[in-house]
Amino acid sequence: MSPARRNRTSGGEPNSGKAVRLKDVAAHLGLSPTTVSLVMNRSPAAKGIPPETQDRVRAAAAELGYRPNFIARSLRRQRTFAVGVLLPEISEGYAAGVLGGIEDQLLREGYFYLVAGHHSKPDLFDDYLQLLTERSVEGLILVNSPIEQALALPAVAVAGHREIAGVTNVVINHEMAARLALGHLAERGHRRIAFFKGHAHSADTESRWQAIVAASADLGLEIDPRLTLQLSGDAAGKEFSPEEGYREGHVFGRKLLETGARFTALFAFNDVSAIGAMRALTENGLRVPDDVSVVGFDDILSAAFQNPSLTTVRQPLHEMGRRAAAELLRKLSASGEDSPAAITIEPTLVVRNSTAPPRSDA
Amino acid sequence: MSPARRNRTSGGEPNSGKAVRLKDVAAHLGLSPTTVSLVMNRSPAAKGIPPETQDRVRAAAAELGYRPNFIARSLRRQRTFAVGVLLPEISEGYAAGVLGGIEDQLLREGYFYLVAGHHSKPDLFDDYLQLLTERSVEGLILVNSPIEQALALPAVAVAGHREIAGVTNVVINHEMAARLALGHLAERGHRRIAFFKGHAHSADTESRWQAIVAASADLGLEIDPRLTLQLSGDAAGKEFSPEEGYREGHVFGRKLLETGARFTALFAFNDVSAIGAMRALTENGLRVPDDVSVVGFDDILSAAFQNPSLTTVRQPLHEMGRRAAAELLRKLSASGEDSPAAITIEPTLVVRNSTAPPRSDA
DNA sequence: CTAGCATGCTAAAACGATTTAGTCCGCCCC
DNA sequence: GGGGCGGACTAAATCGTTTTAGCATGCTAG
Repeated sequence: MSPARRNRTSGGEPNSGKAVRLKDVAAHLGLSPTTVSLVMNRSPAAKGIPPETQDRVRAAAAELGYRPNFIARSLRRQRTFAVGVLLPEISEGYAAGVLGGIEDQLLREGYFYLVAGHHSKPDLFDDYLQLLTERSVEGLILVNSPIEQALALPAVAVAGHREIAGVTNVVINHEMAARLALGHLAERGHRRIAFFKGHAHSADTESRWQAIVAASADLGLEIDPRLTLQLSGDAAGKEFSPEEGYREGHVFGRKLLETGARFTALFAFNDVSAIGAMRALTENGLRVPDDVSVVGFDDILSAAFQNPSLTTVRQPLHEMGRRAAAELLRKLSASGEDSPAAITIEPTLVVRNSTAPPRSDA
Repeated sequence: MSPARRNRTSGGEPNSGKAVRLKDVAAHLGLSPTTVSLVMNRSPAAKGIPPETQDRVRAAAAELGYRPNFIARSLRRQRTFAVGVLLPEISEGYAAGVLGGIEDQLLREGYFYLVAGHHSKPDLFDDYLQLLTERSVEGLILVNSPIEQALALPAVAVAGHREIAGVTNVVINHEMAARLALGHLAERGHRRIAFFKGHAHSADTESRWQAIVAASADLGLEIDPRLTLQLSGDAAGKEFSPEEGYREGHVFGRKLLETGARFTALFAFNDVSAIGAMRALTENGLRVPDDVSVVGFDDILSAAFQNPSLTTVRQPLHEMGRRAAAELLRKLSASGEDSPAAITIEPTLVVRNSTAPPRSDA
């Protein structure tokens, strides 16, 4: 039908109208494909080929516009230079941020990646894992994705749930995060601090809470159980909806007031719940930061746009993705048998306008 | 070295420890690879093979855990079932939203995609285009990416700049957007409306502005040039930084006040500039929406979290991505010679708390 | 009795590279 | 004069499929 369909080549015919193959370059030069391949790949075996010939080959390749076919090369070399990325949902801020870092690193190193969003459904996760494997990805990066069994491929997890043999976890330094946030508040004179704990099934909840307990002890702060609310979330998967996080923060902000217990600051589990709580507080006549200081976690984009803008612990998502990708590539290269079980990333505190010293009469 | 390296197979040897190949299944059954392939692919040519044999083949494949090698298949069939996506920066909200829709559609149809972020640098764009082509993607989706020349592959653009032969553009219905926003304001009694125009080099600026002019005429609204500010942005590439958009909105909000011209509403070019402007207005003693109503564009996540929450024209990013992907797949399938030059997507108005009737004395 | 035709398969050639194991030629040197 | 060697290449196998073009075999019909 179409002109491109009209190629009845067999052996090494001219093959016009289609992409130039190695064979075409070879024929053009009156050389064998082997020679051309050797030269183009700067193979060590090409040392026997005189420089003039090498130049001729490269000139011809350039002239004809030869581009090696990656698929054929992959088949032969058993390398695809591609990795798979599994995440709950690509358009969600956390994953998108991490993915940005992953991409930077991978493209820089000549790799591409295939992404699949499993929407926190275990069977979708399994399906995509299967599909990625069939596509011969060389390794996996799991973002915010729980895994149960060991994987057949080298893998790195970002915000992974549990420890799995052979999977390196990229995690935020929760101790540092807690010290930063609580230190900031304590420095300004806050003693009665309320907390939102994360959802029970979220990866970071437990370690973050332990870090908070430890940091509080260090700073001589007491944790009042009445001021400690555990975000409930809904069924799995819903935890990633910002709207819901916001609503929850709103509800829990109100709950905090209803306890009647006094507090001058709130350290929320994440920015969206912090934002919801800020709204609840102001709606109830409290001013942020004059009456209550609020610290979030993540530094999502809207944190800076709040009124007041939100002081928060920033997770360097891009950096986390970058490190995850770098570590995976290290695992893929021959050298790395000795892969660490965890890579710790340091958070930073972004001080904005939602925190201030407590009023002297508070 | 490693046990996996120890496969000196030639012909059809057992091949233990490695992935099961078609050949292995065939050998296991005492049949030829041809037969197994025909059966596994439910090829029409398999009608000559009796059902019992077919069952035997499928049973053996299942038992041995046979998974076809996608690379080999791609090479032979000259199909990769992969498309390339080019965008400025993956972690940015607009692109991430669109990408979510692209993914949904592609994975549903058995495709994967390779993404590359060119950071608005033309040479990076060209490089990645080249790399994607080498990887034999079957088509391209361009998100917010200017193209100059025609492309060698079937392509669909989302928020594409100009019209290129053969490239279908997925665009928002700007007329509808203008009618929704201005109608909403006019209905509530606003007559003096200020505007932020987009950056000169942004794709949507011109068509959106024309739509605004048309809708204003229809509604009997006059456009005051003093109240029409063109966002300047910086060099190419910077237009995508939300921080800058915000800062610009902030500056321009103040400028608007300095003109001395009276206005009761502002229709911003996007949400971030609307948010910046809201901040500037409140800082100058004006209340939103009591003194000035503000309408944004995009409905980014933080729009809902503002105080007051932002009324805005929502671009259904997910839907736009989905449609783009669907159209590309249609182009790829034999049927579609008749591809439209544009696909128009309908925006919706999300009414929140940044708009209200003007004060009667305004 | 045999041409013809299903039926149930298979051999072998692609796809476009990489890589192992040579080949051929000329020259040197004893 | 011939063994050895280095230089410049190349033939052919291979990666794991798909697909075209047949090949036996047995039955039926004329």
